[in-house]
Amino acid sequence: MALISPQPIKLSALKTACKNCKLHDLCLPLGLDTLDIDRLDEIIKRRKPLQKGEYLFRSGEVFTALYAVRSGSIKTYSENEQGDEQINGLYLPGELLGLDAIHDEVHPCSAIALETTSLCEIPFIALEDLSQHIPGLHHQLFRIMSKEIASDQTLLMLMAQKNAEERLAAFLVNLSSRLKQRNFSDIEFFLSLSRKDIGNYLGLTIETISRTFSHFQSKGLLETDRKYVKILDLHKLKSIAGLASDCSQDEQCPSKTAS
Amino acid sequence: MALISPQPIKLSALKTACKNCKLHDLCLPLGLDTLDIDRLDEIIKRRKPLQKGEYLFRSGEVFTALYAVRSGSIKTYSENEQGDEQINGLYLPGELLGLDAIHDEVHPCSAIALETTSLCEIPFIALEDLSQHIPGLHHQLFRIMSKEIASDQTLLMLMAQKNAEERLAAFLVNLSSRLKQRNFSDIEFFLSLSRKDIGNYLGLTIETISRTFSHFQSKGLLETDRKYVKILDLHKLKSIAGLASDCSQDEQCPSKTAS
DNA sequence: TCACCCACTTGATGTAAGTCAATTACCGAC
DNA sequence: GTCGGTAATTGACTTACATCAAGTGGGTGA
Repeated sequence: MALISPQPIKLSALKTACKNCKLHDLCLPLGLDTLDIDRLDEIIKRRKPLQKGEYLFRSGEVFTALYAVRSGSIKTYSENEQGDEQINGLYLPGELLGLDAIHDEVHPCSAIALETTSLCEIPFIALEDLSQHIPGLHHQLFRIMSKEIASDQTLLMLMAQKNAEERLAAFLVNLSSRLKQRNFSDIEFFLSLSRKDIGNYLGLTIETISRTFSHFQSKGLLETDRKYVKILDLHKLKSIAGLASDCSQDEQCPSKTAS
Repeated sequence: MALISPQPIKLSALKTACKNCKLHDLCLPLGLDTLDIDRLDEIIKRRKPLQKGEYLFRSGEVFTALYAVRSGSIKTYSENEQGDEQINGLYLPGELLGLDAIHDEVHPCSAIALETTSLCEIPFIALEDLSQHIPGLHHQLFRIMSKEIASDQTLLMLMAQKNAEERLAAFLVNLSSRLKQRNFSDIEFFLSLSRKDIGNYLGLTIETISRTFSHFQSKGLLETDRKYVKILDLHKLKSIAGLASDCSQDEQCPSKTAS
């Protein structure tokens, strides 16, 4: 996501280690002590940032490493035989990509930068080996994978049972809470996905996304200007998304009944 | 799935160890040597079989163990605030349940037996500990989780982009190939899910499932009698599902162009 | 054996979202 | 600045699937 307060990329950032990283407790090092973080740092490679539109990897390539987003954002998508694309992930700073490639050592999807994006590369063999010796790391890896499974299932539920408004609301609410976790504004942000991408991700057409945005705007729930979004009534948006009770996770929840 | 050649449950089965289990190379022990399988066996508990309709765990319960299906089948589903159910998994013999609960130690879904089902219980703390000492087990766990992530993403693609016929065809083809892996017939089987459950799983109504089955039947692709299904033209079903090129995995593929 | 229930089927009708098409608003190239 | 291309909006029309409704048939229990 391009954010309200974007951080200029400094050359020094390329040398930054996990222990100094602000994403510390969202990413792999969560729960590790200083010594173990140092060991993790030793296997992690910092890459030069990807420009918008550059590929991190492509579907079919051999899997060698996981990647953690440091800044910027990445989308992943797969293609079927007919060549239709399906976006299946949007990765923000602190999130890990490539987990779906471990099982057969080939990437089932392609990953592309949505804006200038810097990443950490984590060679998988080394990570696997290291996690054998650091129980906390081992556990954290399981947690991350488990979370990915659970969140895919939430998305599935969305697709199977929700209408266009509910889907878009859920998408925005989810994004909002992830941005908040990263200390960005949860009510004002720039979408890094186009309407077309959002539609694809949610199983809707671009026209439907556009109309739904217009509708939300006319109801006073949010304001948009192209990729800029300002949420005016987050609580109502949550209730449309069917996530009103979800406040517990990340939010002071004024009152579930105050729709 | 209730299968064409069901295996009567013997009391002795309760004592069976991984090393004698026919599901050996679909399940956790894949890639382990005899000694390591013995160690795995020590932590695994065999439970008395669940009867149809009995719960293995319920949404919200504390997570303590993973479960492997030995025979029978299990469905998992979650509920949203409105109380709508969404089925998110169908587990066949050799498959592992509960992976989505690791990250916050609470089951996000409920698991219920679709028929008489026997299971192995694998206490997670012990498994995690053991996998620290057995690299092959460690790796296999990652592979299984990764596979689950990848298959959820395939299902997502299905939901987002496919129509009713394509979804049902994909469901049947997927089931067929999983049954084949387990040495059951891939063209003749009993569904353990009702039409209603299949509809829920695929994001369609029971009426649409029923009509689509009728349509497939009138096209000569399959025959059904309630839960019994006999596939007459698996190749065509695959091409409807948009999976014709998928033959490589599990099938002699006569010719991709022979629609 | 009958009666009831439940799962499923089939048909008629309604509707949310897709498709097609026309316009407008930006953005980058020159 | 102007031009051309792409992204987004908006409206008119179509359609796939949902909903509503009326059967059918197998299985179970008295």
